[in-house]
Amino acid sequence: MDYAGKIKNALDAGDVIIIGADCEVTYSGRAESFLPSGDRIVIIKSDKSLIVHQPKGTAPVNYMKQGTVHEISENGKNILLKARNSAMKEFMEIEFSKIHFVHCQKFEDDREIELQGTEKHMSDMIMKNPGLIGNDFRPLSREEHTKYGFIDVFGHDKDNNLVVVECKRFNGDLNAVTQLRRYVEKIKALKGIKNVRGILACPAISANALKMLEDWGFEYRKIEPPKHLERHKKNQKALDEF
Amino acid sequence: MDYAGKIKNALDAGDVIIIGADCEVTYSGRAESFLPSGDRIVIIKSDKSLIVHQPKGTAPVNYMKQGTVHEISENGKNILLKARNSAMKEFMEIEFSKIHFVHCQKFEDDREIELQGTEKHMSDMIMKNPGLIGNDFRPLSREEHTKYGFIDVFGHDKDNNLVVVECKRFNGDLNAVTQLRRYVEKIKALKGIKNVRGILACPAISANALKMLEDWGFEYRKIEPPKHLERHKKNQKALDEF
DNA sequence: GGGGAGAGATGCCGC
DNA sequence: GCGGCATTTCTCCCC
Repeated sequence: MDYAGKIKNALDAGDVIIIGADCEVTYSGRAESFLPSGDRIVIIKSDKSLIVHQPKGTAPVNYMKQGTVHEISENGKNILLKARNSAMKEFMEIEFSKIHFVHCQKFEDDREIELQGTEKHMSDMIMKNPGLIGNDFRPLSREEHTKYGFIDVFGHDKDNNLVVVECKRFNGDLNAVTQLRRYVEKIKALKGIKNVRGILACPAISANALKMLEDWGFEYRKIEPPKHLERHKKNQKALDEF
Repeated sequence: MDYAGKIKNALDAGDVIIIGADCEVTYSGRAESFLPSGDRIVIIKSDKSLIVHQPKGTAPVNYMKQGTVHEISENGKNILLKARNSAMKEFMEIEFSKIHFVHCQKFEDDREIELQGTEKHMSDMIMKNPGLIGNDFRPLSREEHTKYGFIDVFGHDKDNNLVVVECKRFNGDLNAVTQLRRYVEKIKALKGIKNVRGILACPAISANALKMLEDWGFEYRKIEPPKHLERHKKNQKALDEF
């Protein structure tokens, strides 16, 4: 079968291309890599991104980003795929020694995933229920991407201390504490004041992180991110009953 | 065609399963999500990990980790896949309204990718060429995962200052600076001394990060990670000549 | 299994 | 394009 021609046509048509094959992969760009011969799945999507999957693991072993230019040629009896992404200065070469199958198809999919339980949902919840942080906590604003930095929730307490809240949807770690510390220091410097409280809001915290948090005079609030997709309660119920 | 039976057999055999189908996906675990109906690629690998890909982008839209248990059933004329990962407390349900194709196959692949140009390669290079940090820099040891913490390169200068080097294979950012700062403070506390220098080694650094670095009295060294796979120079040359 | 950190991280948003 | 940051990050390594 003329796999090379089939792949070329699909590339021109903007189809999704799924290849099962024994192949080796060479990559050069942000780093360099070589993957010796073995059976893999190679997918070229309609946005010209490319992923190579081994038979184990959720992450692709090699990949090229959207907007890559693909060129099919033949090297003796092997098919050669050269992929180039000028913007990223990245190059890839896949040499197929045995193709098991090639499937090409137009894919109709204009829907986006609906996700619940992110850090943003957490800060939304805190804005609506400031008591989660403290009885006297008064949120002022959700300062995302402003001149004060990327602070999740920003407010003050009854003693007129400024309060910086950093949310983490999972376990708080050393990184989260240093991040909070950076924000508090930035606010202190910008405002020229010293009474700024720092609060880390997350469902759990590591012992080391808690120690560093307390050493720096910051506070921990045990808060869970909201995770229920209200629009799909029926489905959720079904999943819970597994 | 009996797609349900085909998938069940492949699951038992440990084959890789590739499905092209119109489907909707419900997920509940670390977060919750719902993906309305559309054409996707669903892959179940031999380690029972699962990925769902839309026709665009390199990252999967939904996934389950290795060791997931899969159960195929039929819901009227639709095929239902229930996936459960007890260890991760994660659940997924995929309802296939139209299956375009199912491909099952045993994959032979025992090779691992060879990668060059990582942060570890950078610190190796600095250990061999300490002059990259300074004429008087003397590396003592590569202290990874020891009592001193996760420090890339550790040494001293002719004035007997301890020197902590943090390597980044790409642009240095605020996070890299705060990380270096944490290490320097840890060494100071552990040793009870004050003369500890901090050096950030990376190919480039953001303006904000450089300012923070200098505010804290640390230093920047412009160093590129080594990126040549010596064993595959021939291939690399071919890629360069694209 | 948890903690800590790198990754060709990816993806998103804002400037 | 770069910068800063969340991510169902993933993966590795050590304790």
